[in-house]
Amino acid sequence: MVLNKRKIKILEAIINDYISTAEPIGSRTIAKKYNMGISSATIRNEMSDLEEMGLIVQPHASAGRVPSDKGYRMYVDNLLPKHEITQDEAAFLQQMIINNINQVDFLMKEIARAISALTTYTTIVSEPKFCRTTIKHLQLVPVDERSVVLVLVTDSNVVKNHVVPLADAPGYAQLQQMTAVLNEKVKGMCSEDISGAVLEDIAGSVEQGCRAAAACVMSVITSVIENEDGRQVYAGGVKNILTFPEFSDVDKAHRLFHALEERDMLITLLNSGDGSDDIQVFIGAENSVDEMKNCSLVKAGYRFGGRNYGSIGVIGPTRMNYVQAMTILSGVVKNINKALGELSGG
Amino acid sequence: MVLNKRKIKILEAIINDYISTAEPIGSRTIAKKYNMGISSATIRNEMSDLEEMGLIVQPHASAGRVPSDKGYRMYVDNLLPKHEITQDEAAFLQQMIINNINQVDFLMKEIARAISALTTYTTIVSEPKFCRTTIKHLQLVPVDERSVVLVLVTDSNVVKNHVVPLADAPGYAQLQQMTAVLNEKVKGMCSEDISGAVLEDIAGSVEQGCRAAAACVMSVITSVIENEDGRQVYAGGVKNILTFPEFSDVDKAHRLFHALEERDMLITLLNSGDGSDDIQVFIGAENSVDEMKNCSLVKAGYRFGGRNYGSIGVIGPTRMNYVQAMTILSGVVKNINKALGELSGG
DNA sequence: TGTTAGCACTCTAACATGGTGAGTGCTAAA
DNA sequence: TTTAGCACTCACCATGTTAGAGTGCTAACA
Repeated sequence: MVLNKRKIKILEAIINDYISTAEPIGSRTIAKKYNMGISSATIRNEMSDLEEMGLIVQPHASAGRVPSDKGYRMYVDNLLPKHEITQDEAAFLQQMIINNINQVDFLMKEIARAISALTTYTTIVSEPKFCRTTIKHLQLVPVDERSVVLVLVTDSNVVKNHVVPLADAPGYAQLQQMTAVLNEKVKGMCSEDISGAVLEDIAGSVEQGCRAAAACVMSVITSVIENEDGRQVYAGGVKNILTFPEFSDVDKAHRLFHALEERDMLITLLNSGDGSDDIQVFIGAENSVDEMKNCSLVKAGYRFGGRNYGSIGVIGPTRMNYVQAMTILSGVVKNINKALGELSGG
Repeated sequence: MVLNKRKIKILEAIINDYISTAEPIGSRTIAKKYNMGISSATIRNEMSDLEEMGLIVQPHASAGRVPSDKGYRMYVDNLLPKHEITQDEAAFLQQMIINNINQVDFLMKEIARAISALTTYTTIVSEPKFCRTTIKHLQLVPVDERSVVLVLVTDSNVVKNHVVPLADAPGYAQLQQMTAVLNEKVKGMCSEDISGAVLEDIAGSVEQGCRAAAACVMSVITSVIENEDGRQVYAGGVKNILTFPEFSDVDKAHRLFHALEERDMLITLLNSGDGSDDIQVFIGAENSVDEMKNCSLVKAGYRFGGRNYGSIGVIGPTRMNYVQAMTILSGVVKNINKALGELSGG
């Protein structure tokens, strides 16, 4: 069976209507609302074909039709109207990014919040990966005799605090010296660069009395930049879920809330797809995560120095407004890439 | 009318039953379940009295009785069984506090999470007040030419990062010198101590070329420690709300969620009462905040150096398990006060 | 005087019933 | 190929009915 122009028009009508009303839509309603010059009976025949093709489904015998995952897939792949982000939105996003490009970890939280506010969906973001970044500066700040705050600033302007308990109790002058040595030895390095030789070099360069302390600090540094455990993942606008009739059952909402608090789940979602900065869409059951099978994910990676660095995803019900989500997300990613590009270029 | 022993026993039965079942309870059920040697008819008479006294109410004519705010108030003030925190819980909380006493800001988040997990309610906490704390150490860490991270460590071990945009572009050596000057001049000071004279003193002590930068940093420092805007308030276990039948209506849940994201609302709640480290309970309509009139708040302040420093509150439906919430909260506050006491003493 | 059994009454929740409207599929005619 | 017409299905709503839980009142009892 071939998907001719008329079938497409009807499919679009069904999807657009369902996106805004969340109610199944019938042939008569289409005939009245979108006057496309054919009767409801003809539409009925076409709809029967669309159902046979798996693009729409009927919740029950005498109800209207609802788009299926496959229908949304067709819509997203082929029927998406091009839509530009509004001037206001663009200006707002750009300003936010420029204002906060010197604190990228904070910026990512703001972005999650802003996208959620603009779309009324939930937004998840991951901080830039540590394993591909280099250390721009580090500093030890005393807290008490036996612990310091390690402050790390990366080339992508992510600032990280870690309180490090020390094996011995170096004085302030010794901390200063350690900071100087560590800065000199580790600056500009990324995780792969920090080898056993580097560690020995550092041990040899700090004062005798605080080698144990330096070892403590170095072990935290390596653990932070080697594995991604230190990388934060944020979810913004989680409560928006409660506004969708899909989640009027508190139990369903609770399950999704629970899932959105699981870091591993968010990481899985943000790692799905090819990680490019193209917009990718995962519809309903296409998502690897169980709790998400009634939701869709619109995601894109952002880049720094030519490599994928982190991801942003918008989560909504499968009947979400894909055009809006994709438009805003693409605007955000474009701006971030530009701002981060200037950072690595300059 | 006098609240004799038998009335009290019946009131307790009603409250305890309602706390665990959330269903109105009738005279026959009480007679059967709690065999107190009197018939349902007698209980009926007593319940009629209790209603007249305003301690219980009937949702509708042929339903059982439900405790009123006044009933809970009576229960909380006079009838509360003494209950000790379990050994396991005590050990767990104590360990968590000891482990994180060198990063009190992080600790407060952990506490919110832990209390929510133990009680299944929502927990809100406020970080220690800045205006009563002194600066133990500060450090400037370069981010790019025109911005630095200001790291503040207070005597109560709260670590704060603030990115400060600078009016000029000091070099690394100049930043070091500024850090040294600022540390020397501001260490041990609290907000009231930082006067115009101190600021002038600092301006005179830093190198000519970075006076503007120093002014930028000082303005951030004073704004952070003077007003409480810098103080964080966290809510943990917000999603627990969805487990209570009181919030099976998504709309109600959504409104409360919304309120719990409003910083001002949380501050208002945490500032209610006398701010002592005694446990205080606000039941239903006793709360100043509208969205909380179906909820109760169990709160206590924690102390440092003999002064009130911040607060912790547990939020649940009015039929919450007050004994459990009060027991756990009092255990937490006791431990925090002890740990912070050692901090200020040592 | 306090307690209890008994009874009439009230109200909700649950279930059954029937009508309405939205929707479908099928068929025959244009 | 399109359309009008028709029979049919099903959710939804209003209505009616019943069962059950609960109450208040009264009269009898200890």
